[in-house]
Order: sequence, then structure tokens, then C-alpha cells
Amino acid sequence: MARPSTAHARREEFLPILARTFSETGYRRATTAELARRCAVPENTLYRLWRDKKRMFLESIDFLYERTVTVWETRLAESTTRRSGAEQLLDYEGAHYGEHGFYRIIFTGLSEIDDPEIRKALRQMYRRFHEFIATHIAAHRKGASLRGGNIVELLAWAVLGMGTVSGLGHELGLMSRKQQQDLFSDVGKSLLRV
Amino acid sequence: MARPSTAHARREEFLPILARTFSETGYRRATTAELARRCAVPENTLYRLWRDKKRMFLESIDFLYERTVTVWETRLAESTTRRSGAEQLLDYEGAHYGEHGFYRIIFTGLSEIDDPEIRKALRQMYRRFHEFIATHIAAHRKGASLRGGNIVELLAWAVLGMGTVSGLGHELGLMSRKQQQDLFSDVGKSLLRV
DNA sequence: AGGTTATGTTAGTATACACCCACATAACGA
DNA sequence: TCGTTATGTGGGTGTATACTAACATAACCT
Repeated sequence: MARPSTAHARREEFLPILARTFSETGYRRATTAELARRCAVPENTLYRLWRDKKRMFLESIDFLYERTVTVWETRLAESTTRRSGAEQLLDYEGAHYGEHGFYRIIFTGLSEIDDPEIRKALRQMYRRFHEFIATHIAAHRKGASLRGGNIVELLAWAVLGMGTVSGLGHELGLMSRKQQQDLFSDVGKSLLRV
Repeated sequence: MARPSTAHARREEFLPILARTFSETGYRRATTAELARRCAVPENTLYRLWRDKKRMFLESIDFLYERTVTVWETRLAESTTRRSGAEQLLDYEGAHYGEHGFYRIIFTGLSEIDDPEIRKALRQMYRRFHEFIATHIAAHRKGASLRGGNIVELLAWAVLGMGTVSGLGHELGLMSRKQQQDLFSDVGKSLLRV
């Protein structure tokens, strides 16, 4: 036996930094030099922990998804109100949208979409978000007005769309914070009633 | 006097090809070599018509916007139905969404958003779309239910969001054509009633 | 015709950046 | 203490690609 590897712990230490860098600067501006600088290690070290830059990106996507959903779920678990999860999430996102930075990683990833692995990861991420949202919308409506069959799925897409355009609007300085918030609470909640 | 320049005509000839290439492949995969290949000219020629690759991209953004709105407007002008423009546009986009390819150029542009000129062009494009949509929604509601002041603007954002997520869903193979269509016609139209 | 300017052709340059090598050193287990 | 393995350091390489330079040719004007 010899000196034990701390690789696992280091990966967990650096991953949030990588994810933040990717979502702040996008894939291509996140050069390996910049990633290493932010992690305060030489480039070499990163390449001992991940096979290549693409792996760092793929794991970052996963990391951001997990963290977002974890935040949502603990929030719902701790809440005591009688309001539905869907309503609470709409309010929460109205107030905190963008903090997880996942929409930006979507945008940046789409430029690399020709890469099958990246495409697959993005696809999975979006589908999981969609399912999560659809489940909560269905619960909100208690199956009562389940007319049309997959109206719930459509509504979930619309809500995802609101989230995405919120990211865009903010990114481009076209939407104020208040507009973002109202979009989720006013329009989002009336969508729940459709 | 000497040989007259056909530069203007050639720019108009190549611009649709450039725009199509950018929206198909994204900014970075659209290498100057590939752009030239598709235009069937040597790279050099493109650089005699545009200062650099960024100009080609910026003009492509403008071109796509103009073309999309032109299509919409001629469609409305030729229509004879009593239905509102907003309704017709929702139906039209449900059936033809993505054909103009503008959403893809948005995604690709966002990866270059650190560049102020590209950011500015994207911003302008999105704002113009938003205004266009908001105007038609307002007309649909005839000012009758203009409660809340800027509810129309929010609705326009929501519709833009539906369009954007439609592009995403299609890109990632998560939404069927029918779902796209229903999203615009079912959800979109019930938004008009909010 | 002859001068002038656009276009074609075929290279080349410069740079950014992902990724790697080789060696030194330090930490751990037996 | 010694052998083994992880980590630090510094430089290097290969490649993709935006952009340019130089020269030949062809088209248009007066």
C-alpha cells in the first residue's frame, strides 16, 4: 500500500466550481486554463481527475440538475402551507429564478449539440425537469380536470418555456426582476387553471 | 471608370446561405471554410464582402428576423378570416414552427453573449419580436380586459417562451410535431383569454 | 485599346487552446 | 526507513481556424 488517493473528494470539491464557471461563461469561454485557475490548481490536476473537458461539462450538467431539484424538494418538504407544490414552486422560481444557472448551461450546450453525448445529457436533463413539473401540475389539478389526455404535459412545457424565456429576458436585459416574478406567479398560476 | 462592383448583389445572394448555415450548425461549427464551401466561393471572397465572420453573423440575425416578420405580415394581409391576428399567428406557428430557424440562432448567439455587438443584436431581435407579439395580443383583447397594466407584455413573454421551448423540445427530440402544434393552439389560445 | 478595378486561386500566418510529458517532491503504508 | 503512489511544476505539441498576402485573370469603362 502507498499514499491513498483523494481523487473522489477532490472531484466533489471542484465540481461546483466547474459548474459555476460553465454556467457563467459558457462552454467555450471556460477554457481549461480558466477552469484550473478558478479551482486554484494547475491544468494538469484537472486532467488527472477527468478524462477531458467534455467530462467536466457533462458532470456539471448533472450536478446542476441534482442541486436544483434538491433545493425544490427540501423546500416543499419543509413547507407547511396548504397550497399545492406547483403553486409554491412557481412562487419560488419567480423569486429566485436563475440562481441555479441551469438555463445558461442549456444555452451553451446547444451550441455543442452536434456532440451526441452532450445532446444526450441535455435531453435527459430537460426531460427530467419536464416530468418533475408535470407531476406537480397533475397533483395540483388532482386529476379532476384531466381533459384532453396530455394537457398536463403541454402545460409543463409552457412552464418550462416561461422559465427559459425568463433566463433569456434577464440575460439580455429585457425583463425586469418584477416582470420575471409576475410571469411566474400571474401567468404561471393562471396556466394551472387551464 | 472601371469594372463596376457587384458586391451589393452578391451580399444579398450569399446572406440567406450564411443565415441558414449559422442556424443549422451554430456559430462555431460554421467555420469560414464551411461558409465559403456552401456559397461555392473561396473563403477570400467572403472576406471581400464582409469585414469578418462576426459581421456575417450579425447580418444573418437581422436577415432572419426580417424574413420571419415579412412572412407573418403577408400572411395576415392575405387572410380573410374574422379571427384575430394573434390567433392566426398561433396557428401558423404551430404548423410551421422552426422553419425560419431563428430560435437556433438565438441559442448559438447566447454562447457568444460576452461579445457586446452580438448581445446587442440578439437583444434587439428579441425585443422586436416581443413587441410584435404584444401588439397582436393587445389587438386581440381590444383593450377590453386590460387589467393590471402590463399583463399583455407578460403574455407576450409567455408566448415567446412557448416558441423557445418548442425549439428546444424539437431540437432535443422531446416534443412531437403534434405536441408543438397543440402547445401553440391549445395553451397559446387559452393564454389569450387570461 | 488601355487603364482600372473586381474576382479567382493558392498559398500562408498567427493564435488560441485542449491536452500531454517528464521530472521533482511530498505523503502515506508496511 | 523504504518503496509506492499521488501531487506540483513547467514547458511543450498538435490542431483547428479566423484572417491575410500575392499574383493572375477577366470584366467593364472611356
